Amino acid sequence: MNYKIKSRIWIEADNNILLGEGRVRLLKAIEKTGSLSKAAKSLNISYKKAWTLVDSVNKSAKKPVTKSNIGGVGGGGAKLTSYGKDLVIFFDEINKGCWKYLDQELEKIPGL
Amino acid sequence: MNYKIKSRIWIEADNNILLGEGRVRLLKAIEKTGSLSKAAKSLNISYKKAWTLVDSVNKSAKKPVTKSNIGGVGGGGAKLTSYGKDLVIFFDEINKGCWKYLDQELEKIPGL
DNA sequence: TATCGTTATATTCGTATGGATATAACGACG
DNA sequence: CGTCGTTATATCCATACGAATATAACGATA
Repeated sequence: MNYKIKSRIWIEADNNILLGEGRVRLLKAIEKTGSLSKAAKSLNISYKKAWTLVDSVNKSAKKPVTKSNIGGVGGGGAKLTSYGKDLVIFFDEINKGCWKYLDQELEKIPGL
Repeated sequence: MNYKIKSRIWIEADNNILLGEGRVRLLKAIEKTGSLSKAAKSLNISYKKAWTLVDSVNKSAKKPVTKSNIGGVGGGGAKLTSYGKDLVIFFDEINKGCWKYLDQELEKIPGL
């Protein structure tokens, strides 16, 4: 039997979730596709879920994380603000560091 | 707005969860009360949920984590094996270390 | 052998979560 | 001004999960 240690981390602002792994994954997909609906498709989640998540992120953040346009050529779109891009980068770094720490610690358990 | 970083960690053995925060909380309650039903009550979870969790823990572990007696004086009871006690201790240490790491990292984010 | 409180398990039911669906509003552009 | 694909939202439904409930099995003890 081969044991693995896993984790989920998230950042809360008074009981509202600002960022978590799913939200960051979604923000990255928005950055890549330039659209919330395309991002949702690429992650195989419903548009509704994606929209709800982004809405919640923006409501929990001090400054806007995404900027969306309705109408116009191509129907509109969504992209990350520079603040949003920074948040994604910081979150990813913390998350990777966390995984590294946990893997190290798991090794230390004798006879697991 | 005051941001907090939170986490959940768990240990898996080929897609089965061995330990997580809830399971460890339950194991501690078993250790304290000497009974699965009392442990469930003390944590405000149903006996069924507690039983399912403990069953899953034991099925995922190499060696028994709890030892239960059916019948006899007091109806029986459950307690942790020494292996189970060790697991709880290791898990707690890793978890605390993880929290500490995350809190440190959150401080480093400028302008959050 | 009757009692007792526990483990061990099945079954039913309510609820909450997400998925699917529908639709209004929008604005650039031809 | 019609078209287009998107954002933004509401509504309905299925499915999964936990809560509640019921009950059999058990063994030490009086």
